[in-house]
Amino acid sequence: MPELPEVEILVRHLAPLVKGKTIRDVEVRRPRVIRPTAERELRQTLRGATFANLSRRGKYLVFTLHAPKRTELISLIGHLGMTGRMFLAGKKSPLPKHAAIILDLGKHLMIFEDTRYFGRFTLDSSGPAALGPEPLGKEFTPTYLVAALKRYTQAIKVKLLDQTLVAGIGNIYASEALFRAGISPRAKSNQLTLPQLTRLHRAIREVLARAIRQGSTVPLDFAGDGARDGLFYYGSKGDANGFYSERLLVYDRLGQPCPKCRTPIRRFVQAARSTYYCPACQPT
DNA sequence: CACCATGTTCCTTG
DNA sequence: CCAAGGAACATGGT
Repeated sequence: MPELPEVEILVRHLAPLVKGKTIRDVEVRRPRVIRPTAERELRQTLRGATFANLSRRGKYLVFTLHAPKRTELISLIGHLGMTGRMFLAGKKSPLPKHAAIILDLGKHLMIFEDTRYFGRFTLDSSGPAALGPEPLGKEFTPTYLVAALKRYTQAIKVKLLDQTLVAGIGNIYASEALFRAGISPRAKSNQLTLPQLTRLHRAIREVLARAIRQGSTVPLDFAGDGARDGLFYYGSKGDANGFYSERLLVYDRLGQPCPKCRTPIRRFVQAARSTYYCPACQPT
């Protein structure tokens, strides 16, 4: 469930549920997701620690905790990969098949499940440290975009997925932002004009902010039985009613009419990822 | 069986 | 140094 808006919604829901809670025990079912932290170290560090805060940086979740006998706060870094979820569950509810990490919080369990195990749950904070500016933050300006893209001939769609350029844009919102800005995904980064980059800057912020706003209206139930964080992310079950995909204008809409001009939406592959666009509204 | 999938990272080739 | 393409990771859906 992974781009910036989905992570932001998860953080908002999870933060009040974990703050002040103390980790009694840690079960590592999939050691690969904690890499490069060792299992022993994770358990020793987290046992007895209390959640102080939870925030987001790009697509990463950043938990901070107080540990007994330590002055500095500990940072615990989460990343959902392609299929990760985090939620609280009662101790009696059955564990999901792909539970990777289970934290015993006393009354509840906090579960990190991840079908494909591409996600992370680690003490290593080098991931978020390497990120570019937050797209919804003050540092992300049209001027920044101009300077950051100047040196690259790479296609803009590919460059938007570069987390060191801007943090948090993924494959879905990259296509959506370019459509809204009326820019071809094939356009070379260093050939975009100032008006184009101004539009792209605004489109990125709008697309992400709208998604967060709309995601905020979805009721999530983290602690109920059989609870999931469902309903919001692309392809989730609650999406049967089209809640999520309805507001995506081009992504996964191959052959469907463009919402602006009715030209059929096209798909092609860039950097091994699908790109969707309207050939009329986003001319090369 | 085939192809696709919200992400990241590594490797090769130019 | 950079760009582009591919594969890998691992599992499931259609």
